[in-house]
Amino acid sequence: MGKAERTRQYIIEQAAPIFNEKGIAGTTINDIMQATKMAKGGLYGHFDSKEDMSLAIVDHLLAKLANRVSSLVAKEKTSRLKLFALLDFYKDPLESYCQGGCPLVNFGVEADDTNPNIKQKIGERMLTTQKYIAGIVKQGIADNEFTPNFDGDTFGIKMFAMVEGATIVSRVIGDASQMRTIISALKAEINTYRKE
Amino acid sequence: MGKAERTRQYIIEQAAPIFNEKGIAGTTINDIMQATKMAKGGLYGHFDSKEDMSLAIVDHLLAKLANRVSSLVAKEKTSRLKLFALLDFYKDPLESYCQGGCPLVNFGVEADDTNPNIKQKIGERMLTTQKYIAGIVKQGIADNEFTPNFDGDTFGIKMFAMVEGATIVSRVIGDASQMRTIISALKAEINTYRKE
DNA sequence: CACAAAAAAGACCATTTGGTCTATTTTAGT
DNA sequence: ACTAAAATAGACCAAATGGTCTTTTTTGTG
Repeated sequence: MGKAERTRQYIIEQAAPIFNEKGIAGTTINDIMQATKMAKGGLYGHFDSKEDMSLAIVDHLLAKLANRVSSLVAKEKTSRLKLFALLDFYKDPLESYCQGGCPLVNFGVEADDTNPNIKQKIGERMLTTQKYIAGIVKQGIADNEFTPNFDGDTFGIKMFAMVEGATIVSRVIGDASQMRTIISALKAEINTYRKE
Repeated sequence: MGKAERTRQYIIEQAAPIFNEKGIAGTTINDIMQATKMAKGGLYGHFDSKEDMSLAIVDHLLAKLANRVSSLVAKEKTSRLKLFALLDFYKDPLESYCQGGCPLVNFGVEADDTNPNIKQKIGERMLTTQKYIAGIVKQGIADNEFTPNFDGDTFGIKMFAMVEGATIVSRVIGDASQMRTIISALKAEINTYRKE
């Protein structure tokens, strides 16, 4: 990794929490200059525009999210525990893996009326996340861990919506207790389909 | 209502969908000038600042939402049907009562890291909405319509999170079908607690 | 209808915005 | 260590931003 690539990565890492917190429209190049302690020329050597930069940051945050989740899930042996691990990952929305909360929510909400590019990216990731959950459920059924009436696709949609909804509520009211309620409810529902 | 008040209301009505779509940071005074066909001086005669204006617009949208919901719910006789009416209100997130989707989500997500004033407003409204749902459930139990094991508080939290989460997903992927799935699931859950 | 008060227009302003360009510094291969 | 190439700084720019102020227009009431 040459210097350029390294610096680019450094900028992305410093800028990501800012974009995630203040949004794309709410973030200025000046903010990024401060955060990176770099001058404008330095920044624009690595990105064509603010737009280009925000794109890179969305990609980075989505990749980071996917890595965290999949490594956490991979640690678990059973489908049930994989789902539990996934849920626990979201346990504290006020102290998530990136300042500002879930980027799927943040960029999804901002982009849906303003940035088709990012909107598409986020949309695709939402769908794959739901399918990922559904896949775990289906694997669980195949492994005789869950009863076959556990509808993975529906559960993926439900679980994702609940967790993202609870993320917003928890962050806005500044209290993670609702998220805990939601996670408990989802775990209870999962246990419902547990075999033997 | 004098001319001033009328004009102020007119501005709010024209500006609301723009703020709701583009966010506060993403909306410029110029946008509002275009939408209202008014000059800057005209606008600033009714609002001290853009901040002041956005505050008024949040209030307006929250009031509008509350009115719609409560009038819709009031039409129904039973608690079960009240809950169904509330759910149906959210049926199509792509064509909601205000362009840009649910303002609780939009302003909640934007404000949570940037605007304590609005954050607080939205947070309070989220809580009262959940309590509102819980109240309907409790009334249903009191009326012998639901079994007493229907936990209204938990359901209020769940239903709100699911609907808001599904709102985001549906808008980002540009398809209301997930919202329909969520609403069906919630209606099924409600029916679970139905008596006789 | 007159006319004072209220409302609106739009020129004006300082600041900030995203972005460019050249001069300078740093890097890395020989 | 030398040097060509790559990376960075920061002055500079035009456009856009939120906001003000005076002039003009509109309003509504005696």
